Amino acid sequence: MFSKSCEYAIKVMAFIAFRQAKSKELIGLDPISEAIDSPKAFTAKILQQLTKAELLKSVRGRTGGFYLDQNREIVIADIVRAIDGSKILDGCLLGFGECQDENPCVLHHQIKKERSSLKNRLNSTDIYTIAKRVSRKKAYFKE
Amino acid sequence: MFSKSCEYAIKVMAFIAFRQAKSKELIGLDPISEAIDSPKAFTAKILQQLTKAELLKSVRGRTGGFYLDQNREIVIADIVRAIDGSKILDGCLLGFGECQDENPCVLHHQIKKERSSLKNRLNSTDIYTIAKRVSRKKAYFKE
DNA sequence: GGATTTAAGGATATTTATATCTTTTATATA
DNA sequence: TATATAAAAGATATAAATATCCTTAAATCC
Ligand code: FES
Ligand code: FES
Repeated sequence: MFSKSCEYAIKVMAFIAFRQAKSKELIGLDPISEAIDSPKAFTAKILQQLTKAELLKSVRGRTGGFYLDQNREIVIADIVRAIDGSKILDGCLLGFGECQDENPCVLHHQIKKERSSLKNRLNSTDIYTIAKRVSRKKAYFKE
Repeated sequence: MFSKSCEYAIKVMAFIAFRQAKSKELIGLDPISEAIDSPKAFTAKILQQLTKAELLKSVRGRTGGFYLDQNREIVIADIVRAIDGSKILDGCLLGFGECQDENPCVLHHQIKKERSSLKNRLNSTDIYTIAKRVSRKKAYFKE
């Protein structure tokens, strides 16, 4: 469903939210990719994308690293849109440009409701909620 | 969500079901790829896969073509499994091998219900139901 | 100021998905 | 039996996603 990049991105954001709940220190690439079990160089690129999309802040140099702007609420859908684009949430499942009720594809009517509730869920789940579940050992970053 | 191959496959199956409701004649590659607006050579490969997976029957030679075994009910999930594999329906969204309640990923709890109802829907929608919608001009194969 | 650390940026490599082309095999019909 | 037709099978080609590597820029520490 999501691209590999997007999978990593969701884990990255959830992990940083989780870590910042405990300590305000910046977090570097190494501990991040270690924690979510992702290839380091590739994860660096994703961190870059997230920073460019302003979902994440970064500081260069010796004591540098990544952190979240605590004031801002970030939901899963924000991350998905930043990495995979909006097509995955709003586009037609069978490749028609946009998913809409006029000129619907053969799957449209069948999965419309289910898709919409999935989308709503991604739009309403923020990363701090997820971070709390991790703290309570109800969710994990790697197998 | 689905691969391009899978998108075409769903359309192929729905189209053949639709055509067979009107006439029992075999249908060839050309009218199929024309109807669903897909690249011909690539569509041939998908038809091959569907035939190997026994979702579709084929006849070679002069009056050859493709047809469906009318006795058998085929649901969208069958097609998805044949082309994209079961990972897309049963695997973890964030790349854990399997989606299950022990050792859940950070998205698991959030989207479990929504995903499950989507899966149920794909498991219960058969291609003849879709074909009927097409007949009533409530769904289309191409934009 | 020079050395060290860390993210950003750019270039490249590898793998997978998408797509096409050519040859072979099966079937019907003239 | 020869010919035409259509799917199967195999070989390539192209594009996109995934992944790594190397250099540059910013910040800290000595
Ligand atoms: S038009 Fe295809 S999913 Fe809505
Ligand atoms: S374990 Fe990841 S979606 Fe269920």
